[in-house]
Amino acid sequence: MDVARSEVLDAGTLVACRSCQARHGVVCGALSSSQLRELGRHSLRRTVDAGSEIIAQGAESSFYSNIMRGVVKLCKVMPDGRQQIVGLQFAPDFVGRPFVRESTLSAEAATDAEICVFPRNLLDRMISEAPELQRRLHDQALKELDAAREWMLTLGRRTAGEKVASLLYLIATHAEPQTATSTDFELPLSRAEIADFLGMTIETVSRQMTRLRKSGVIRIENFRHIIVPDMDELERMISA
Amino acid sequence: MDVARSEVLDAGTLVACRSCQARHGVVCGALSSSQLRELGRHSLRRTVDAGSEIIAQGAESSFYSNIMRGVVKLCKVMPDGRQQIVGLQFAPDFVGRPFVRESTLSAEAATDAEICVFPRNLLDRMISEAPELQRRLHDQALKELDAAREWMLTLGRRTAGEKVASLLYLIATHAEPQTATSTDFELPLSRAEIADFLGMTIETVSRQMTRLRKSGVIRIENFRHIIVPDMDELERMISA
DNA sequence: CGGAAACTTTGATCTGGATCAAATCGCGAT
DNA sequence: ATCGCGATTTGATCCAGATCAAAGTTTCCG
Repeated sequence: MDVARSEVLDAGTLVACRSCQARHGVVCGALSSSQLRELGRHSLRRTVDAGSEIIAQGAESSFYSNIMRGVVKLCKVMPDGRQQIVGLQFAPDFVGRPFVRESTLSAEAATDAEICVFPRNLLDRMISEAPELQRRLHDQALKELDAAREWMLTLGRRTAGEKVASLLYLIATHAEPQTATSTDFELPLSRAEIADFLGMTIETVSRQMTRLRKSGVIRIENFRHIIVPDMDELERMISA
Repeated sequence: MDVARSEVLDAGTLVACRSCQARHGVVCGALSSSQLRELGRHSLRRTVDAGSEIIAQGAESSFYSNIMRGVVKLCKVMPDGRQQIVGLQFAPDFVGRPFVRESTLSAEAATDAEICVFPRNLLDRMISEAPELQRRLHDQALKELDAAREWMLTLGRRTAGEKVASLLYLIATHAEPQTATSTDFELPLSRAEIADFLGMTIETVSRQMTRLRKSGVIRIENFRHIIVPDMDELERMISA
């Protein structure tokens, strides 16, 4: 294949991809330039407001997405309304469930977000054609599995205080703007969402947050902005 | 390749594989006959007693296994001894963590079991050579991920009674000898293990089991043998 | 067969986190 | 500015499940 020529031909469609945060992410990083071009032609950038649903639980979904910006929460709800967040995904993660059309969970933007949406059929075909893509998706699935199991430990065996510290630690670790000295970040989740992640109530979440604040492990500005003067100290609150 | 000839050559090594419960499982079902022969040559059947460890948490593991018979539990323990079972695997599941040598959890035989052990290096090579194998392992990983998330909901949001019912339902559903009429099975887990799976204490597990027994949803014979006269009734106890 | 250890059940009490109930804060709209 | 509403914090009380403490059961070994 003539690389220079395809560069020229691609110029129109590739502009968006070239500067894309997910260009070297799980999906796009595994594609040949012609595959990338094809996917680019059929994909669509979409901004989603915080709180709006990307995939509904129980629905058939005909598309996958890449997260370009923002945080997406994966939720399960029971018929009586009890709900549990079962995963958080950050840019440039892939969102979707290969091999199964019906979603067993809902995906919802936790913050204002930007996603790149592309058709399920097309990616499914590419998965079967590109072993490297399969491998990367397999790898992401295994990482999500590790994370899910870590959260099973947190949900089953940690105290309320440890749970909150674990979540703050997780977010501090994944949040995008890693400043050098003291870690500080914008919480992508409301107190209610934190409660739904940790299997507790908003009141308990709030009490544990003020406990951490009063003990000097964190500072809180405007509810959502968290400052962690010493990450080791926060890590110690998890006790594992 | 001459099929007839390879059959003859294989006769010695393939005997074990030919009658194997996992012959069409995740791993072996995806292999060509020559790959199967090679894997067979380097694999080893091993019986493991209930309670003995297959992989230690934090250890480097140089092998994978297939479960031939029995139940394997995946555990995480915290430095202070609290522990959580994060997965149960049944024959003919694959056990191991592709792409990462160090195990973040331990795998232990819950019942007396039989496993087929083979070298990591060899399977890793086959994974990169056989897209179908990658696909099947990817698929198993996604199923385990679905299961882990279902358990996150159980751990975070269900009551003690619902948790026990959920576990009995899971085991009844996966246990091998599915009789036609009333479902009955041998519990692969002790009360202590059930407690470690559900994030509760043995006393609470015991009380919930007797509650289910007294309400007629289950019958218990000899602690470990469970009879479920009506699975729908059990399912209703889960309330989702 | 006896007896001890391990497992399970049952009972009594305690407590961490839930629930119920107000304040308080921040923010957008009038 | 100030009103009003949703989000958060704080306080008071309650309760599901933990903890503490004994009994049974079963198994298995001498």
